[in-house]
Amino acid sequence: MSEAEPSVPLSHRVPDLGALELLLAVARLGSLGRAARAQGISQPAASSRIRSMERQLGVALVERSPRGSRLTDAGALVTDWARRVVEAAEAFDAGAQALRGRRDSRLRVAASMTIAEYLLPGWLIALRAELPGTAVSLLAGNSSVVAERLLAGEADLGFVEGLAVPAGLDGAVIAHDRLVVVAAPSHPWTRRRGELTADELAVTPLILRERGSGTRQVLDAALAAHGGLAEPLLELASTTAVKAAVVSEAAPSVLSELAVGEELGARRLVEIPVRGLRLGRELRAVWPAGQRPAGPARHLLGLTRRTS
Amino acid sequence: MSEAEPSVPLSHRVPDLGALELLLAVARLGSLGRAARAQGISQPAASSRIRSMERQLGVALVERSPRGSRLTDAGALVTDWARRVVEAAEAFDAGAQALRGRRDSRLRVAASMTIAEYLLPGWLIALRAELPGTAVSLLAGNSSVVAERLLAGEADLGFVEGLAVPAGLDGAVIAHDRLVVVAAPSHPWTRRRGELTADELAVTPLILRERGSGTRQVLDAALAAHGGLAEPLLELASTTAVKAAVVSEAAPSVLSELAVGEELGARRLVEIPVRGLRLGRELRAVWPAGQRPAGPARHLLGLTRRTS
DNA sequence: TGGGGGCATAAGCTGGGGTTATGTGCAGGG
DNA sequence: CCCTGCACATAACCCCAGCTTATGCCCCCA
Repeated sequence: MSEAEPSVPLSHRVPDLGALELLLAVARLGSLGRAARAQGISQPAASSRIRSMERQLGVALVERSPRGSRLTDAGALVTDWARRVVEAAEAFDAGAQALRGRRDSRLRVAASMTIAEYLLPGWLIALRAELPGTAVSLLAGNSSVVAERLLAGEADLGFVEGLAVPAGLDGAVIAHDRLVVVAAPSHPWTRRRGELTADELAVTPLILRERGSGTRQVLDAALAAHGGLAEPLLELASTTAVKAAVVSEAAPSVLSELAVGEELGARRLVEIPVRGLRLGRELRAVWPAGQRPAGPARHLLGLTRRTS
Repeated sequence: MSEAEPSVPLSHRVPDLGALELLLAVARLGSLGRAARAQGISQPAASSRIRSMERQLGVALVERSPRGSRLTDAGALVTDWARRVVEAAEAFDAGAQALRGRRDSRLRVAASMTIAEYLLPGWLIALRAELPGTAVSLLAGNSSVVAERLLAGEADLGFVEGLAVPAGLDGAVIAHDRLVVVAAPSHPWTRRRGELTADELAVTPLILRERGSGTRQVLDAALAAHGGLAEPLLELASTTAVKAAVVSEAAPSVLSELAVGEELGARRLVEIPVRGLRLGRELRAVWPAGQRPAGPARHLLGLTRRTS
């Protein structure tokens, strides 16, 4: 009988980031020694680290030879999975670095939560590739906070997801988002025949983010013509909490496509099509009226346009 | 001046998986002590770990009070980024666990590389949720290897991405994939006016996987009517190597949509539309003719159907 | 045949992360 | 009003994972 689930927590079953990075270096460079140098450690350290990773996983990852090392088939697969972990870690790092908000930042960004959470790390990684060494600071908050910071000269570039450009700011649409009605796969709505109507949606108690969130605003506006939103079944403070509640509470919600993309892909949540409701919204970059972004801000703005 | 790039490697700037898991537990449970218990460590250990993570990141993550702990705004953002890292680690774990291939596995899966790499980990995570404790083993190989294992009774369920169901097997289409022509954003094709024609594609030297890969087969077949594939500019052994080469070598490639989805999203690669070429392909589950999958295999098959 | 690249083994050090024991602050009930 | 419970912090100690340097073996090639 094989040992059961998180009796041993995940972190003991997965090699740490250093080991995964090392594995990627071995895959890329074709030798333990070169990979070791690339990671700034000694060759024996790399050798032992890879070996203990193989022991931990119970799989041979690299084929050692006196002329270098190549990945085994299993090793290639493991390396690909490892790459995703490392990429997620890179996004984490890019975000965290910006959040630290050093005073000497050359680019100060203010962004709404959804954008900061889902899009900004990718932009920051791209920016780092193009303008290495540019210190970026990030402040996350709702549209009014973003506007306030920009107008106070405390931020160079903002990103908002509301319906309109806040007063005093200029802006450009950089991407489109869409709110989607989602429910757990077990919910009756997933087995409906026709599409849901806006009226039905309006009278159904939903699980929602609290009033004031960008998502909530758009939804309120869209349903205004249909008698307005019913009293929510549950109001939660974070998108994540809402997602969790949708799965367990057996009630639907309306969330940004950005936020539920993954869940829809894995069918942990199901999208419920709705007829006759415009739930699209623009994501905008904004800056103080008249002051076109320049320098790193302009660069970042360019990146965001390319990253739909 | 802030310290530069990977002078310090990623793994030293990102908290380790254990710390990230702990942070998620704090977010979920609202108290360091409860999170500690959930992770199977002592309360002081959790306290110190969170504290050192805050020191490392230079950001306050949790607001401590005598009645519990809540995330700060920055902490909520960091936690969301952390969640992705942990999810990637979960996929890694699910895959690696299966790769270990214990003899006592109750479900033995054989899958083509692309499917094993991109889809299987997600399925395994879902399966683990529904049938906890089911030991799964995975063997990755091309279609003929998959067929061979199934026919030899050494695998219970297979997944292939070729054009046809191998002889002696029954199968069901579980998802659709599409090959896409991709190029670096700097490539002239990204600035074409009309769509690319199949003939143009056929005469262009591409960067490709080696002959025999599922991708290559489909491409060969699709271009057969257009004079066949030109001699490749470069033949590489892994999808990852191909992607890297496309970016740097300034030549296009043709790859599975599954493989380049992320790169397209971040515009590291750009899709080049092609006219008059059918590059779709079916992903199929397969099993020995006449022996419908039962038990865990049937369960997994059900999951794959839901996970398009 | 000697040298160099590549991996493994050995011996020894260090520190991060763990534990137990204990202290402090706040809230709510008897 | 005080006591008890819960939550977090501090202190002292321990251990092992992972690093380093030194060295050996193997193979290829000039």
